[in-house]
Amino acid sequence: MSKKQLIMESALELFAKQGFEATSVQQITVHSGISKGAFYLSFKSKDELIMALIDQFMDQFVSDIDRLVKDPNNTGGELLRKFYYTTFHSFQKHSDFAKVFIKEQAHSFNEELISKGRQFDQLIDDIILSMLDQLYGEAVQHTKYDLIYCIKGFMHVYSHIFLFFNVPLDLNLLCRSLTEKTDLLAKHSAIPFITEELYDTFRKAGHEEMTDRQITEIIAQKIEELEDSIEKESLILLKKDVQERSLSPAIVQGLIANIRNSPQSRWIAYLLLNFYDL
Amino acid sequence: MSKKQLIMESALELFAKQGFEATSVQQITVHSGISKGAFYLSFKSKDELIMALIDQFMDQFVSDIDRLVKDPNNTGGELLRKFYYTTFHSFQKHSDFAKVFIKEQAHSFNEELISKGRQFDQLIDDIILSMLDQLYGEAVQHTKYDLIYCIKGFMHVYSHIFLFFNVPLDLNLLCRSLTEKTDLLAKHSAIPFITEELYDTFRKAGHEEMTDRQITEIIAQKIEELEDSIEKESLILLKKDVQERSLSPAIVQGLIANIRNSPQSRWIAYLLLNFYDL
DNA sequence: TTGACAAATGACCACTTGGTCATTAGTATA
DNA sequence: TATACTAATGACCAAGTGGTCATTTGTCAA
Repeated sequence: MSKKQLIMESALELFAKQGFEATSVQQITVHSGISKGAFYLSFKSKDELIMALIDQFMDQFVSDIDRLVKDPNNTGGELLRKFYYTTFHSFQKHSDFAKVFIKEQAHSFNEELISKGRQFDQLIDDIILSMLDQLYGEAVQHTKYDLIYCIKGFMHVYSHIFLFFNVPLDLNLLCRSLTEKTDLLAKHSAIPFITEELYDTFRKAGHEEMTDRQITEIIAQKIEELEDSIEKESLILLKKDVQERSLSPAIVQGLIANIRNSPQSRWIAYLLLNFYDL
Repeated sequence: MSKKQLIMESALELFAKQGFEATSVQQITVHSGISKGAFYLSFKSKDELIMALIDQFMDQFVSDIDRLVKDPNNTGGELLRKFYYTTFHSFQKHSDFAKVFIKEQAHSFNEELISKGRQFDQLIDDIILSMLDQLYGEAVQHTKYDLIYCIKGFMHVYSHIFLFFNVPLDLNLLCRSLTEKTDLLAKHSAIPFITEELYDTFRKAGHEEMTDRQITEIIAQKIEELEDSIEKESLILLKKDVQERSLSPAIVQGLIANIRNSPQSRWIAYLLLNFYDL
């Protein structure tokens, strides 16, 4: 295991237990069995560490969900159940991550972290939305935005149960139960609150465009992580284009499609789509 | 306005913006226009300040809801809608409180705060439960615990909307929308996940009994806040009994009933009922 | 004007924090 | 063995923390 991984796993435990701010770099180094200097060889700052952790979790989670939504074997009825199952299973498997994520998302001390949280949230929204379209189509035209919120509400309160209590739970039953509830709401709820217009307002709120500078930096970091591949090459070209704006829209769109296929950089694709206004 | 109130209001703003840990006593004193020494004349510590804030919010909120549930004018159909309305209205009115509460509840740095959060949560549960009983009775016998979680899920996601976006919202429409959803679930949902047994397990989890010492202290503090009244007298008697255990169960129960009537110390009643195992 | 008392101040304390960097240990090549 | 290199160390730093307390200020009655 690389030193970086060692530190991340070690810190994750502490963050999940005590929270980010309450955990000192000192504690992390002791718990990892390394020196303070060694820590700063792997991470430029404490902030960079938590960003790396959150990134890893988001990538992992999106990758899990992505596989599911793309799988053509998921016939209508089962899709919703599997969505819940994947969600909770992922939360359970990476419960330390999930705890840190939940705890630190509320605490908006870091501008970059808020933005990341918001983007993650919007990604989830999109996945749910496409699922609802697939399942109910026109029928939920006016209630779909409320359904998103209801589903996220279910996810929130029920995750708490197995994140913060140590009880063995019947995950299958939970998912069947939530599927039934969601289905009920989708089929019979008739008084929407969140209109498309309102929803758009939320989305735009605090959507201060990223600067070329910021997005270039993020891409550069991802490039370093990747080994040679179509994906990496696409990112390199895109990074250049963000600064120079010389490629045709078709090419840009194609390049983004290339990286969008890989779950581990799907949210960079997201940033880029936003950046190019596609 | 008392100096204590001044500090509390001033600190509340800062906590809502930056969070508790990220706000220094220095900042609070500057923002209040007082000296550091003056701060410590009003509060023994920074922790005591936030506890006072959370207390104030909880009392306020419980008092709002309490008035509603006790009001006999609320015929069946309207009760649910008014419950949502009161909740959101209260959150909106005290949005700074609500923000601090949401932010700091997740951050379990302070043992006393976690416990307070849990008790608040259980109080809400009880209110919802009695409402469900009143509205649907036997019909929700097996699904009522799930309904609690669904309602809390709704409360959670929809509060976020007006806590963290500055958009004018039609609160009435929101409440009608949620009432419809809740009613749908109550009447048609048939696959429960949270059984009574499971629910009890959650409740007991981390319910480390309070010591006489702790509960006496809390009562003593409340006594100081109150002016002379039946309520205050009852508390004084109860405080003595917590230590000496000399009163008969009937008297104790009666005294608790006395304070339970006043919303502003309802949650002390809660502690006592737990303490005496009633 | 004096004296007594409470209210308020802010310099000060011990301590912890995130972060740095001169120094050392370890290792591979020549 | 000598050289060159990176990996790792931990003493150290400035900044900031929550909290204290000798001192000053303000406000009364006598």
